[in-house]
Amino acid sequence: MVKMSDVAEKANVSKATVSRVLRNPETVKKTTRDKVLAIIEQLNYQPNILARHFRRSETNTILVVIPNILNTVFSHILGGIEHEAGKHGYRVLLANTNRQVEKEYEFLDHLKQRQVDGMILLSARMDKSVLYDVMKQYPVVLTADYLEGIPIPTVTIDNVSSGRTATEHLIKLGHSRIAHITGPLHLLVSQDRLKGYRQALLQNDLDVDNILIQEGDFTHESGYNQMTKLLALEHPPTAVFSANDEMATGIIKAAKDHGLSVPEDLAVVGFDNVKLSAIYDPGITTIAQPMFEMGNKAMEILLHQINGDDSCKKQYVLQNELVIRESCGAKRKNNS
Amino acid sequence: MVKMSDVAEKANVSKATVSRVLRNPETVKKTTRDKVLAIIEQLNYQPNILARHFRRSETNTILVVIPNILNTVFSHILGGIEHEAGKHGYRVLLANTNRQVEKEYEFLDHLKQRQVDGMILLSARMDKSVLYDVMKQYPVVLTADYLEGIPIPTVTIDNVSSGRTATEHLIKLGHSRIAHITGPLHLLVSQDRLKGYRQALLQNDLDVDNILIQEGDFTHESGYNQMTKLLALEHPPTAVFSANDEMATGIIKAAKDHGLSVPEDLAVVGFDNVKLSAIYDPGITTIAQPMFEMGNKAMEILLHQINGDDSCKKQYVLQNELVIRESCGAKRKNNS
DNA sequence: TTATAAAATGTAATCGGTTACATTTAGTAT
DNA sequence: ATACTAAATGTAACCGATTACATTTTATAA
Repeated sequence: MVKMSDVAEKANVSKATVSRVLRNPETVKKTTRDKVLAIIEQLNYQPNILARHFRRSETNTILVVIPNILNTVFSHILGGIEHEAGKHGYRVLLANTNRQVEKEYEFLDHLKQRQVDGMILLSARMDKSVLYDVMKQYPVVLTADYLEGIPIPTVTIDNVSSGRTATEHLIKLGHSRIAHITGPLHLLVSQDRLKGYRQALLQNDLDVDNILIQEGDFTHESGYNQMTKLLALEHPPTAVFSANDEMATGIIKAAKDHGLSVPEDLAVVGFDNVKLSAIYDPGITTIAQPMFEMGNKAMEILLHQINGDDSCKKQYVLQNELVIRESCGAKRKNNS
Repeated sequence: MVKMSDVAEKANVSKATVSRVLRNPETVKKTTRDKVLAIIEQLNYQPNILARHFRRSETNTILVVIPNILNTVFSHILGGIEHEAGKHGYRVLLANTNRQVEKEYEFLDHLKQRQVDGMILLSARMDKSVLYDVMKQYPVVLTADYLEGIPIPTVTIDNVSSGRTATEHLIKLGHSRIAHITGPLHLLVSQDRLKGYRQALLQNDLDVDNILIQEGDFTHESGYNQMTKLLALEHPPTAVFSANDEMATGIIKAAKDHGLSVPEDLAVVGFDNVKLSAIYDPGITTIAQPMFEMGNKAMEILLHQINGDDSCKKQYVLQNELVIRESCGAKRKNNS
């Protein structure tokens, strides 16, 4: 393997000059620079990146902690991170936690051992004080998830207002008995969507009937099961706001199996705007999270931190959007 | 940052001994080992992994080249890789090509610069001779995709027989006019599924009508469009074999929009068994690829190669399975 | 107890770029 | 032409763990 000293020797310059040609070309006179570059070309010299990483103690690699790669919301965000990282010559290391907190702690070691230059969390279940200590010392950004009470840089949407928007949309369509199937309620995201749902009802002088609020776990199956429960009620809802799209498909399935049709007998609004919501029949009205942009922004902020600019350590709230499809009935042809 | 020499000094031993305690504990006497471990604990010493990587020129990291993270088939495989890698203390670097060949070439440099110990390709568009040269020198495994004519270690399913199975299933259900919407035909995977479709028809004395074979690109939209074309035929098909599940949803949508119901008027079989096929209404009968296992196996083989065992450099064919749901009509209650 | 082999530990070179600092060369003004 | 500054290049220390080889300690046998 040809090394820097080989190039230096052949070019009649010192290793230092070769190094400069590669890292600070502008500090080397054009003639020598060209000479060195020619030799590099000729010998097909590839710098040993490991040596560089070691010496500079930086890796040009960042770590993304993902609770579940199979969830397309996360893979979209990952796509955004990847895109932005690639533009700046950074690599992305993947860390799948499968929702286990211990894994999160484990991956922290990568940061502490300087194996990566920074970390983007797509889930923060670890102890707040631990996370706080980490973020004081290392570049960290949180996205998709968020935490209260600690000033960690975060990129999200406003889930409360999104939940309100979704619910208000159903109210405007004339519904007054609106159910909500939530995500896992230990997640702030789920709590906030629920909060938005409540606000919308109250602001429109509608009762909040707790029986209409059921906790799901973001899976199709939980949507199906909880909806089945709701349909067995004496006064079943005429509309449902689902905390994500996959559960919405379960809800629709349950309604159909119960002999109801969507949106005629039951209006449904989902959340996330993953491809599934566009593909499903009926198309699912949903709140679009700018997933790719979230990833992009998170990476952008992380890069700033890595480069020593801490002015970006803030909370960023991106815009969400209501995407109207068939499942809510707004597009129904023979409808007022 | 406390380093190995600090530990050595405090423990009254040499750096070498500390190093051995960490890497070859059995070569150190129990008493000294315990003493050193205690100091390590006490000083909270974390070895500098970058120095180790540099010195040993190995990284415990592998690279996964993915054409598209958003495709759940790939993320399932990635999940399998991640799982197996984690078990052996390896990290997974992600490389998203977005189907650009240039990107594949670019990521090869990671291997050549020894930034990773090996590479798993989920797509091989690059020049065969280049790939061949690479695989002779470095640990490489191909999965999800495959190539003819070069002996690169590969993990796949038999797409020809899978295509045949899917088609035969429709034939057994009494269909004789069966269409096939293929994947992009520059992919061997798509060609093979088509081959299987042809074989099934021929072996059952049915004509292969080329008008019933339409090329899609694995998206819902292409399924929809191609099916719409097929339905406009004078003799439209009564069944369709789709080269993946997402296109199957487009096919079903097109049929519905055309006033047909699935499976009564049109039977559909998909491919992949991604969650979508289970969630969709109707549930899609499909060929299950053991995606997670493919990833697992690919990683396993790669690890063997990394450890210098080249006996595993073979082609591995995993079992696929027909998963019967509603879309093919086999489960139809009032059916013969 | 002494000789000898085996086990444990130490010494010091090494991996290959990077960079602070020293030195040389080129450029500019007087 | 001289003095002085800026640009270009060289020298050598350095990052921190690993490991071949040398040396010391311990165990075993005679």
